[in-house]
Order: sequence, then structure tokens, then C-alpha cells
Amino acid sequence: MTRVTLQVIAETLAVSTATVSLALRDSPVVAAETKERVQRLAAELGYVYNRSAASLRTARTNMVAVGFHDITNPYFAEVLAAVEDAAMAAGRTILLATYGESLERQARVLRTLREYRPDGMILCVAAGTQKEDLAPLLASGIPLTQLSRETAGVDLDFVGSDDAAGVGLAIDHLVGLGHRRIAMICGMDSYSTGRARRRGYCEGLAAHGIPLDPALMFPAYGTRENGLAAIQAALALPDPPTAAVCFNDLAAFGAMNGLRHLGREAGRDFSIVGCDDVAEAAQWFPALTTVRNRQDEMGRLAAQMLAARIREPGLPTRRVLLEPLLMVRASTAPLRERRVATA
Amino acid sequence: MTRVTLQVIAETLAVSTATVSLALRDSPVVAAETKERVQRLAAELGYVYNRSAASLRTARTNMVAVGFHDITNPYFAEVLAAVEDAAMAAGRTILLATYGESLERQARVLRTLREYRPDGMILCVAAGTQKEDLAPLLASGIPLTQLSRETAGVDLDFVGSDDAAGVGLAIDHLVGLGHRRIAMICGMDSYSTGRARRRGYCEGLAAHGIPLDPALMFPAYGTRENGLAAIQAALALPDPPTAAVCFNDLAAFGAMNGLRHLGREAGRDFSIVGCDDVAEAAQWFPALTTVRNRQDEMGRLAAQMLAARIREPGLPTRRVLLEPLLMVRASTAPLRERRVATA
DNA sequence: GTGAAAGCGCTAACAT
DNA sequence: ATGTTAGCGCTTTCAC
Repeated sequence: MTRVTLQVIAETLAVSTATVSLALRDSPVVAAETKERVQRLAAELGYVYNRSAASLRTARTNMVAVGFHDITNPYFAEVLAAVEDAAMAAGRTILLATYGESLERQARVLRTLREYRPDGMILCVAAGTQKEDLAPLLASGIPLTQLSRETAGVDLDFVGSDDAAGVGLAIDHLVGLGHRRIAMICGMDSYSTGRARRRGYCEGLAAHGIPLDPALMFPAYGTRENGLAAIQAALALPDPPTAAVCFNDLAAFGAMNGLRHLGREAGRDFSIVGCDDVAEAAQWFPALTTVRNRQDEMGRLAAQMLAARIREPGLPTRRVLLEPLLMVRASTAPLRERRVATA
Repeated sequence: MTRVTLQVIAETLAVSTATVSLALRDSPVVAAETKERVQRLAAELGYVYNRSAASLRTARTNMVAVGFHDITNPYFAEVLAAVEDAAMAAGRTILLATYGESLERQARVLRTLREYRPDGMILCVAAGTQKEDLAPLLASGIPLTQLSRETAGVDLDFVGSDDAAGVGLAIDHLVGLGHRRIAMICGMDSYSTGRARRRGYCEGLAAHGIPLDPALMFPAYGTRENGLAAIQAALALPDPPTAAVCFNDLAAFGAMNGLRHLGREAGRDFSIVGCDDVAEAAQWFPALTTVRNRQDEMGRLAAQMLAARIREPGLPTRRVLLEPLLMVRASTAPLRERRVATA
């Protein structure tokens, strides 16, 4: 069984491969009757277009490479789904790779992705990524848009959310409820969202005249486990907080859980605000008050911005910050003085 | 700025492209000194291997196409992460596409994926997929392994979990706690996991001599929303259940939530068992008793089975069912007669 | 409206 | 140890 290529269709039909190629792409220049015959035979023989071959010729692959640090975090899974959807709608397929927070693995992965010659890339970089880490990519001039996390000093399209503003919303809400000792749980300085959210925290407190207490900040990656550990540490403090804003929902879930281990409950005798608004946030008990970061829109926008740049590489660079939205639910409550309940 | 290919390296160094090609792949046949020079110049010029070109020649792409119905469900996101990890470790990159439960979109997607000439495919098919839907793939002979959901009547590698056994474990557990009116929440007959889990439900009840009550089955896709709706319907029954096993964790979360809307609580006055054991299951309140389906192993195994078949296409077909494991946590409790509490 | 021919960048025989 | 040559399957001028 010989593999079926344009060649064999051309020969069987006694036309040229050029004609077959045109016919299969439904070119108006080919006679309707010829098109018809070609297309029928192609279907009959089970012809499958070979994109590698076409790419070699056209220098277009219709692939978008997506490099994410983590797709196990529901937030990024949701963003990825949106990217995939938008890309597919535009006729492009996703080439996917992940690297955790490893710069070394990220470097390897980015190189490999590049070898496939995607038409563009969408990246959410690993923590600690510097301008230099992206140098090969930058030099290659491949259309590139950064998503969620941005790298300092590079002139690239970027779509993320206004993280500082988002945390600001959370602080305003908590202060409005009477809280003044507010912890910041998780987030790190090694990636932009961590920095921005910390900034939002600091500025938010300042705006309300609340002095910053470094003891109330618990830097760590935003995971369930770290959220749990942080809340425990926070409540062990001599002068513990009465509320916390968390770097992301995962950390918030962990924190709410940790609270429970200590016989406390978010929304009753402690207040927790998350960040992201993943699908399960609304379903938790108590339902999580959190900052919505619009993963659908972020993914879709990233795909569209990339598409625009592929179409027109000379475009000025865009940096879009999605407006966050506070979703007030049940994990926050007015401050009430805790009665001393030491058994 | 002319693009750098083997050709230009060859010319600058006054050697042949064959030598350059060999040298870059670190072939032992090339003189060490030559290799050295070639590799240095390549690095200097920022040469990037062109896999499209290589693929055309070698008929290998080192891509694995992954077609999933949904990556927004944390279960599949976790499986995907495991697949990606294993594939990357074996030097392959993931080409990703999703299609929800749409057969029409699935058909398009599968065709597109095939055009990229991946070395193999890993598929979790859309609900309702029949043998005929996979016919083009089957005919093409591309290495293919099915994951989680299997299609009746096709002779393909498959890795999933022993879903019937898993639900059996859940039923045993609930019956052991004294429950006899046990609902089955979500799951549909249009995909194999739905069928298998329903079978596990029926057989589990039968094994304990409990008659099957069709009114206690609530077929639907396994989503949070459907789980919530189902539990409400279940509790509105004249003779309501005292426990439920859910098609998956998402449905279980929805059900626990629905319970709460009705003033009830899983693990106290109702028992809920999930299926999958996604990351948040252990963190829920109450922590979800659920059947662990080992997404890590499933993803890894799928990648490995596919790799084996790529290496040796003649291999006999394998069908592996992972042994499920019941994780007993806090959402289940001994049956106690409800005091009539109608206000 | 269709065909001939060249070439995208690489690898694999085969020759030297 | 290195070079020559052909060709993977497609698209694109350019002729006719």
C-alpha cells in the first residue's frame, strides 16, 4: 500500500500536482469539473494533507506553541482551554509544553518548541525568568505574547490582569469590614504577579493608613499546601491577623482548610479573600470571596493578540491589563472582637 | 539577514551539509575537531534545527497528538500534565486539541491533528463516539492509544481504570455504613466510563441484595451543576436516598453543595462518595470520600504504551485497567435514622 | 485552465 | 572521515 500524495492523485487523473494542489484548496482558478474529480478521488483514496511538507514550502505551520509553567493549577488549565479554543477557531493547533518553575527546563522546552517552527508562541514564564532567558526567542523575532506573568525589560505583547488593583479591591473590602490586621498569604517576588499582588497589598494598606507589618507576609508559591502552612504560621503569631488576602485561590483553599484544623472558620471568625476565581471558588464552603481574573478573556485575548502580530509583525507592542472584579461571597465577614476562648 | 540553515553552515566551513547534519547530531562518525567547529559556528549563528524539514525526510515528527474532550475538568488536566511530562521525557512534544462532547468537532479536530503527522495519538473520545467515527484513524494505521474512555469494538491500546470495580468499592463502603437507599448521581451511557460506573452501581447493589430503583439514578454529564441539580431532585423524592455515589468528583462537589442549600451536610446526615480523587477532593469540607483513579499513572502509562507501539507497531494490543482505590474521608458516615425535623 | 520546474531544509544512501 | 546526490510532499512562479 503506497502512501497517497498529491503525486499519485495527479498521476491517476493525468493532471499535474499543481492542479491537484490548487483543486484541493478549492482554488477558483481550477475548472469546477476538475476540482470535483480531484476532490472525489482524494476522498476515495483517503488522502491526508501533509502539513510538514506544506510548512517547509510556505514557512507557516499554523501551530501556536504554548509554554506554561503549570497546567495542573485550574486557573491555568482554564486559560489554556480558552487559548486552545480561540486558536482552533483561527485554524491553528496548539503545541504544548510545561516546565514548572525550572528555568533550566524552560530553556530546553522553549528551544524544542522553536524547532517546530510555530507561527507564534504564548508564554507564561517560570519564576525567576529574566530578560536574558528569553534572548534567543527575542533575537529570532518569532511572534510572542506573554500571558499572566511578564518579564521585566522586554518589549513584547502582554496580557494579564491588573493584579495590584485586584488585591487593592480585596484590601478595601476587608478594611470596609473592619479588619486592620490583614495577612498576605503566598506569592513571591520572583514573578510579576507575585510582585504586583504584593504591591497591591502594600499600597492598599497604605491607602487606609494601616502600617505594613512584615511579619504578616508569608511569601511562598501559591499552592494549597503553602496556603495551609501560612495560615497556621499566621495564627501562631503573638498578635495574629483577623483576615488574609491570598495570592491565588489555591492558597486560599489551603488557608481555609488550615483555619478549620484550628477550629476556626472563614467567614465566621476569620476572613479570607482569594485571587483568580477558579470554577470551584464559588462552590466552596464557605464560598470564596475572590478577585476574578477572567481566564476566558485572558486566553482568548492572548490568542488574538498573537494572531494580529503574526499577521502584521511590525505592529506596536501592546500591553493589556484586564480589569479585575471582586466577587464578594461568604469567606469574608465583618470583624468582631474574638472573645478570649482559651479553654 | 539570511536565515541560517545547514547549507550556510556548510558553506562557511567549506564542508558538506551531510557532515554538518551529522556533526550537529553528534555522530561518532564525524571527526571530533570537525564536530567542534560545526557546533560552535551553529551556536554562534543561532542556528535552529528545522523539524518540519527533518520530518519530511524521516517521516517522524516526534509529536504526540493529544485529543481530549475537556481539559477544564481537573481530572483531565492532571492526566494531561502526566502525559506531557512522560512524552517530553521521551523527547516528544504534545500537539493538543479538544472538542467537548461534540462528535462533529471531534471529527474535524482528529483530521487536523492527523495532518500534522504526529508519530502517535492519545485520545479520550467525546461521548457517543462509535467505531465508525474512528474509522479514518484506524485505517491510517497511526499508533493510537485510548485513554479513560474506550470505544466499543475497536482493537486499540487502552488505559483506563476499572470503573465498575471502583464504584463497587464505593457501594461496599456505603452499605457497610448501613445505607441501602443509595443514589447514582451523573454519568451517562454514551461513554464507557459512564456505562462501567453504572454497571458497578447495579452490580454493587445486587451483591448486597439491594433491589435497583431506577428513580435513584440521575444520568447527566459529570459537572458541578449537574451534581447539584441531581441531589436536589434526589432529595425531593418521596422516599429519598440516604447516600449517593457520584460519577466523578465534580458531580460530588456539586452534590455536597446542593445538600447544603437544603440544610444538610455530607458526612453528617447524608453520605457522598466521589470518583477520581482530584487534588481538591482531600481539601474539601468535608473532605471527600472518593475513588482514586490515579491520573498520574494513567497519563504516564498512556504515553509509554504509545511509545512502545510507535517503536513496534506489530505489538499485540494492550488493554490495561488501573486498580482503583477507595479513599475514605469525611463525606461519608454511618446511617442514622433522621429524626423527623419538619419545623 | 493547466503544466513544468524549482526549491523549502533536511537525511540517507552511496561513493570516495 | 567527508562529499555527492537524490528526494521527502508540497507550493509557487512562470509558461503555454
